[in-house]
Amino acid sequence: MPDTFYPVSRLKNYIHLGTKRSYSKGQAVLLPDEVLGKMIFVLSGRLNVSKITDDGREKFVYSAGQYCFMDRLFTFENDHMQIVAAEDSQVCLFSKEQLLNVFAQDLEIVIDVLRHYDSKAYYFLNLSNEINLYSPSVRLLHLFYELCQSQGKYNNDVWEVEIQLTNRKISEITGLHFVTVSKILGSLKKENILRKRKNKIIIYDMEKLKELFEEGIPY
DNA sequence: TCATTAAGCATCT
DNA sequence: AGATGCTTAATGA
Repeated sequence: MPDTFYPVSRLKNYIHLGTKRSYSKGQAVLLPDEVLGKMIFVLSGRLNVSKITDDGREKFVYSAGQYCFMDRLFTFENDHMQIVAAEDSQVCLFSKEQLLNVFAQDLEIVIDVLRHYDSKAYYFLNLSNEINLYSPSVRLLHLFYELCQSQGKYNNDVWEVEIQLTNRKISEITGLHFVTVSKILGSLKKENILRKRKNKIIIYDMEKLKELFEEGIPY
């Protein structure tokens, strides 16, 4: 899941060394091409990181929950990244100097920061692999499969994954259109393979789900 | 295969 | 009542 990645909770002990800011839902934390020169650390709430494409469309990249950080210390040319508060959120900004100060007090944080970067890099490496290997609709099935593997619970003959996931979110992650996501979910429901509820995903037929990886899915 | 658009329904706040 | 989310259908690339 492109969500928070490895949370650097240790950093919360040093927020007095940074600058606290609050954002209300919908407010922009970082405008496209804005030069901030600071690291953004999420204390509470949730921020959405997205990229603005050349033709002006917004492409979701990942969402940042508690203790996630977004590095805006360095700027890349035309990276067109945008960060918007998905909920009322509190963040803490650290400049390079402030960050060095934190590191000087607690070297373990450097390791946590590395781990955070590692999990981010690992996710996007896998994502590019997925995109090369599978079609969008198969990626959708894969997402459900992976979710089940990583956090599914087996009871009463079915697998249950407790997660709040809207169709729109799924479409952002997989790159499918949200209408297409809806249609695939509809056909999966009809085939009694999988069903998505508000707070959880129930998988009735794991074998069939796996089978569909190879064949693709008609909908 | 998948995206786009539009329209209608359901549910939540 | 308005916002948000889901579904279906038509059409086009």
